[in-house]
Amino acid sequence: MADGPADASESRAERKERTRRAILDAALALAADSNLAAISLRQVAKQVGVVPTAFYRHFGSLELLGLALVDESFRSLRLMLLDVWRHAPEYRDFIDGSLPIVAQHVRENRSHYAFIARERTAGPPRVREAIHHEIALITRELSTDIARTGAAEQYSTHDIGLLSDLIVSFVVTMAERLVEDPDSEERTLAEARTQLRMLLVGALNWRSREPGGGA
Amino acid sequence: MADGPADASESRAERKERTRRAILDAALALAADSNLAAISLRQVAKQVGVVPTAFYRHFGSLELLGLALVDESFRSLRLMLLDVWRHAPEYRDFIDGSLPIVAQHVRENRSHYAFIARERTAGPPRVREAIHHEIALITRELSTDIARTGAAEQYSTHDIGLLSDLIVSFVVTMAERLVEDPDSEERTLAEARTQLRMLLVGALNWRSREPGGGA
DNA sequence: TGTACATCAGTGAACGCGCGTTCACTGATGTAC
DNA sequence: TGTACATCAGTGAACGCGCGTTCACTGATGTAC
Repeated sequence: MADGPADASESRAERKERTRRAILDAALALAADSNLAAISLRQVAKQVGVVPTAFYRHFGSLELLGLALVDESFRSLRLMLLDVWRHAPEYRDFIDGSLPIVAQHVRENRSHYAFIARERTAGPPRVREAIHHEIALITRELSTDIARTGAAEQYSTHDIGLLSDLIVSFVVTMAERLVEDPDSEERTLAEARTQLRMLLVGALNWRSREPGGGA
Repeated sequence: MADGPADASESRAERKERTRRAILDAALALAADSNLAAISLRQVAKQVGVVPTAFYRHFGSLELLGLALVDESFRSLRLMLLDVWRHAPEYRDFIDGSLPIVAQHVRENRSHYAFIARERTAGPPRVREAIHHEIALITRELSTDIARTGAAEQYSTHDIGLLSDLIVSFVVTMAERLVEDPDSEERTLAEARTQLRMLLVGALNWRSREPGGGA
């Protein structure tokens, strides 16, 4: 930052990290009113309290800054979900476990999720790709754990993949709603729980009721 | 337009409408590379072949132009869906009917749907609201028709609403995928059909299998 | 511990450019008589 | 049908402003000896 409190106990590297953090937060705050493609490097620098050219000491472009934000956003979420799934013996526990965890993560990282929700469809191509990649990773991990619990024994690997995708897409939609209207969190979460049960109860009966299978 | 072919058979009103159309198309094309908030009135005017100030003869701002595009995008889709639903006697016909119709509409109006997919989460607040309103209308109409066919007799009105929302959210996700990757339309559609059946077979068994109901 | 040098986060001036919006205007089209 | 006037889509100059990026720089922090 321009100078900040001239704390002698802070190393050069620590000061640099503090400025980097401030740039990420400023970009998050500015993009909240529109989106990454619509904000300027100068706006970010001004908000941080630094001269525009200082930006380049930290990121080569706004797009690279966006990729850093995607990385931040998903890192802890994936760890939290993996932890729940590993210790959930039945599919039912996925419901009662995963939804509140996503809701909590959204609550604690609102601006990151608002960023993801926007840039997922409207961001620069590489940022969109990074987000889709992260979501695909989560979907694959869910597939693994559905297979592990044996909740869908009658499903082929392909169909387990489709089921995971259905669930993850649904949770993405829920997360977008939590971001859009934080005040309705309780109701959104309750409705999502009901909907996810509708979905799962049905899905688990699917193969047996339609013996011919697939399409 | 600047002048266009000086066709004497075209009235002043017709010429104006032609320019208006060209402005809408130019905005659609320019926003495709980023989004509405990131394009400029001057870019649009340049693409149309008109002086920047001429823009104001047609729209008060880019945001109002965005609202016009939302309106255009949903008008024919809703009519098509209503037509299918009115003539589909069973829930199963909703599947085989609605998905291809949405897919066809996306195919024929790709740039409009790309616009909607982007602006739904990243657009100016009023544009976002307009899109959510249109989607909510479709959800309500689906609820009415699910109730009409009696496919979910055991459901309360509230639960029919949740089911409709689940289905519409799913179709929105599918539409976004069709926009994102038009070349995979056939596969996306086939997978979506399977997923929607997983979802519906489950949902229709839900109440009977969980007599306690809701959450 | 003290000195001499290297590193590098942040500075500040400068550039050419595209931005939205204002304003008075032009001249073809439309209309009233 | 002809004339005189009204309408209005599009023009073009002008404004002050914020943009990304370049460049040579400063001076505090870090390091080698």
